[in-house]
Amino acid sequence: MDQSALDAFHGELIQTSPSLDFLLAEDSPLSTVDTVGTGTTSNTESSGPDFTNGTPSWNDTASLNNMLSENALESINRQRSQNKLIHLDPIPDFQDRNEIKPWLQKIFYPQGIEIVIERSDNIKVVFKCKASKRGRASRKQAGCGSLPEEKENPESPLAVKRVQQANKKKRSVSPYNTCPFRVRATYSLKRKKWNIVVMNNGHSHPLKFNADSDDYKKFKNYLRENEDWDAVKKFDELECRTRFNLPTQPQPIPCDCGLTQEIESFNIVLPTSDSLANSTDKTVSKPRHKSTRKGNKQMATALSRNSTPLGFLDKSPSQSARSGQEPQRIKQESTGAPQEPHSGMTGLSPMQNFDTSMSGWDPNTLTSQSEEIDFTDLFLRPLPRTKQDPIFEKPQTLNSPGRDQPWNASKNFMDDLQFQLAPVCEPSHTSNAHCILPSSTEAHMNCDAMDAGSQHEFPHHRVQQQDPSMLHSSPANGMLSSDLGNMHLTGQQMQVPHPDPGLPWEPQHSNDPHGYSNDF
Amino acid sequence: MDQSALDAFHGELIQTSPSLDFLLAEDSPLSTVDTVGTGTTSNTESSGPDFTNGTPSWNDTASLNNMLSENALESINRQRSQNKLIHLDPIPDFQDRNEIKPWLQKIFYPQGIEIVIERSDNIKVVFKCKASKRGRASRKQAGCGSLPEEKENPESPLAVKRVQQANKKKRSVSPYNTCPFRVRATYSLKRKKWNIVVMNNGHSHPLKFNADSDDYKKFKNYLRENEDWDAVKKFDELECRTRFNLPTQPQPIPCDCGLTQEIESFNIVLPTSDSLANSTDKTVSKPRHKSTRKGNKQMATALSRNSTPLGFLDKSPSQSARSGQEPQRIKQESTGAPQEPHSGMTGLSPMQNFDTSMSGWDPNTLTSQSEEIDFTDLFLRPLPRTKQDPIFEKPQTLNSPGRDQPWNASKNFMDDLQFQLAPVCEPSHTSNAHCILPSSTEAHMNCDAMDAGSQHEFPHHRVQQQDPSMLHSSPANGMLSSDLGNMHLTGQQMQVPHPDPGLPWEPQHSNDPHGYSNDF
DNA sequence: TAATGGGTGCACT
DNA sequence: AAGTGCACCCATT
Ligand SMILES: [Zn+2]
Ligand SMILES: [Zn+2]
Repeated sequence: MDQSALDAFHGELIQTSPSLDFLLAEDSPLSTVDTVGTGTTSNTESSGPDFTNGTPSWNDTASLNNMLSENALESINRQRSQNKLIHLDPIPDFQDRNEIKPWLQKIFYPQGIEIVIERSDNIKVVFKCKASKRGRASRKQAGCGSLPEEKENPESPLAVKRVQQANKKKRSVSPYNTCPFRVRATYSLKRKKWNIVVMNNGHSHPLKFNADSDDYKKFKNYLRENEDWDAVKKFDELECRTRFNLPTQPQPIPCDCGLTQEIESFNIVLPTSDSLANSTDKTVSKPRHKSTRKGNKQMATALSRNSTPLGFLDKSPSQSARSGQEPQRIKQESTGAPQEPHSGMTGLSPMQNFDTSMSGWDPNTLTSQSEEIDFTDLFLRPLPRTKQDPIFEKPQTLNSPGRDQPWNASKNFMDDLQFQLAPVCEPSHTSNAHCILPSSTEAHMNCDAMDAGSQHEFPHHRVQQQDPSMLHSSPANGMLSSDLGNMHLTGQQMQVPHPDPGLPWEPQHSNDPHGYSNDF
Repeated sequence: MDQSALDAFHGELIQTSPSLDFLLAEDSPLSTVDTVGTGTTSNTESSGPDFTNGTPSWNDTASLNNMLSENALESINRQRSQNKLIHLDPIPDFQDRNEIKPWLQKIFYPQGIEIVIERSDNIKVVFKCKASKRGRASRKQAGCGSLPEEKENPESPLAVKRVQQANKKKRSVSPYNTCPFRVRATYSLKRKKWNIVVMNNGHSHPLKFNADSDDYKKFKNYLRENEDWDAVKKFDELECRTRFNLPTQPQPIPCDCGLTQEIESFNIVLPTSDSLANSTDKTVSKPRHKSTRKGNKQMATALSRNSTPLGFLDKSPSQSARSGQEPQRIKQESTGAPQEPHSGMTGLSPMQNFDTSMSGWDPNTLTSQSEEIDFTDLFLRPLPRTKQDPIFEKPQTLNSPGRDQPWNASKNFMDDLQFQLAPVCEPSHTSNAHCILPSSTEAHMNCDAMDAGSQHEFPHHRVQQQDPSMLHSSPANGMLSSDLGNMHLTGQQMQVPHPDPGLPWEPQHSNDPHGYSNDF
């Protein structure tokens, strides 16, 4: 491929015409789906928010939070470049560092990434992929982290493990945590604000959403505790679809990452035999440095999060640059999502992409699709392939801050559907869901092996606090501002070519520090 | 050298004639004192307890604890074999795992080893050497852990660090924590008792007692909180002597360890250029497996530790085997301890050895001494070279369970001396001591840069609880039972040749589980 | 199971 | 991509 040409082109132009990213990304064929595990997987499932029919009317505090999550995810997906720093600029004005992880989890869980804290202190939190479980005997779904897939390295994790056992020799090292993906949150004392940067947006392992994860359950509980019903519902749906389509199948989306700076779109499986420098063969493009304005738009507004930690008073970012805001529908397009009853999730637009990619897409299928797709067209079309999106559009009663976001169209669908039809199923550790009475508003569409009353009983335990939005209001299309204002890449770092990813990250204080109206 | 011969001899016979250890150990010349840092340092400063004039009369709860510490240390020193498991059998009946670390600290701090928890849970606590601080700019005394001494390895810690700083290149790895030394405490649910095993009794770094360590301060505070005045005083003295003699000089006592199973006596500095397989040159002996009866003597007695966590009711271990109980005075002998006003410390016999080795001994001096010393003779003599030892013998008012332990002779000296003469000096982070009013009975002989009132003011703040032992009672010679009964090596593992140190340690349950009279 | 070993989240330093 | 002390885990036997 004329990668170099594309890369250069991409790197320079993407800022103004981000749609090129999709072209490049889609351009790469997918391959070695099962043999991977070593190559870095870049999940650019994307499908950014649609800008079609959103009307800014979100008023729930959690809504802004969710919107920002959506926007951040969109930014991340757009900037598939690995080894680049993706600065998420419009982010909630976290009052406590403990608020950061849940917010990031909203973004990354749908992508099949389970984040954990690598290090933290009062002014910094570094997240990474959760390590995989070595003894995969327990549950085959290792969630995120670097799975013990075989590596060409003689010391592949499992291999080492096996050898140890066999030889009875001492071997302490365990090369599992090799994924370079990092999310770095730093607190700027000057700006009195947290900044978040995604580093090494590629993974050395397949991505897999694991609803059975303990951490995920905690996360769900956190959402419930904070009455972030929109998010709860979205994840309920995500769980359902995940189980429904591909219960526990590790669908590796290997890509290269790290040093090679290869980029792969979410649906593209790179040949990636090596974790760092092998994906060049079939490869996609390497957007060297995307530039997206990092116009720093703060959530200057009030954080009523006191009662609901995640809540942020709606502040429509009068944000400037949102250079590459085109939604990345690629995945939707390429994945033959088995049967998604509804693709829209309240605040987590990429989820659609995720579960499609995670649950229903076949690498081969994707390959053909990814080969040639008119992304420009996709870019223009709100929700291509998202079947019911427009159909299920509903007026967001609450939490619908967004405006003109096409992908939000289907958001309400699940909300209503779930609350009206969905049984409350608690996923057991097995792939089968057990219908239980959730202590909160957890509603699952489960799914495979679902117990009987699936579609019937839906106890509203603990729904006391539920606001109307739960029933039929998730801020469908209004979640994001018209220009995705609340969040976009600040990409200063991106703009600067970082030959050495290992260079210490210069704390990126947004260029446009503070003070700008939020148009709520 | 006829190492192999010696080793074989030693390994086989040491069980019955532990004195051989000293011979072998002393046999190795010391060398490369400053250039070391890579070789494993085995601190066999030893000087086992003297069995001369001890009369068991300890009654303080903390006394038993201290006695056990003494005994354990003696056992550890005696079993210099690295890669061997030294099972400390008569140990306090810890009611909580948090009691273990302080008890071990009593043993290892005097040896210049600062332990930290590597891993712990309800049934296991694994201790290791505290990692050294890379940026030694802060304080040059890195205490324990692998000091950033230069290693022949191209990636010497400091070197790497420097390079990192200079090149601004990312280097995450830090080969500091390479010391194989471990102390493993496991709780036997069956026996309802904790067991402690010392593993890899050798170090890849010089040993250095650092009174300025934060952890050490915490430890001291812990002692005070528990009113373990004997221990407080002993450590006060240790601090004083350390500062007095060699304030902050890292006196490496390098030895090899780990795979080579080399053994070095405390004063012997091995050429140890390599951390794992180099000490064979001058070498000492490798006591393959010392057998000390592990007759399991429990502190069956009451633990009045409720108020004083460390306190254990006196239980004179009717312990059986104490196969190699000969005190290892080697250090005393070899070290030209500058001026130790008093060598005996209340409950921590090896301290004498330690501080002498740490503060006053010169490698060269030691070399000659270690070369040929009649350890048998030493063994017989209570406190050779410990100047005032016999002089300061005092009838242990409390805490003197031991009997016929020559090294205990001088214990009382410091107690009285300190409480009568010693100023209360709080060591600052610098090597200079600041005279302050301790909140507890902390008494320091400080020392260099000591403030005026040194010998005068001795506020007994918080001495309320002080029992008489504080004033002049530290169980001088009575700390250990006649046969070192309270503690000795259980050495089952030791008996078994462990060619591979990495082999999982067979859980050593003491042969003689419980119940034996304590002769108090 | 108890025992024994190790991985790793994560906040302290 | 701070290193590491520590504990919550898990795996194996
Ligand atoms: Zn990852
Ligand atoms: Zn050590």
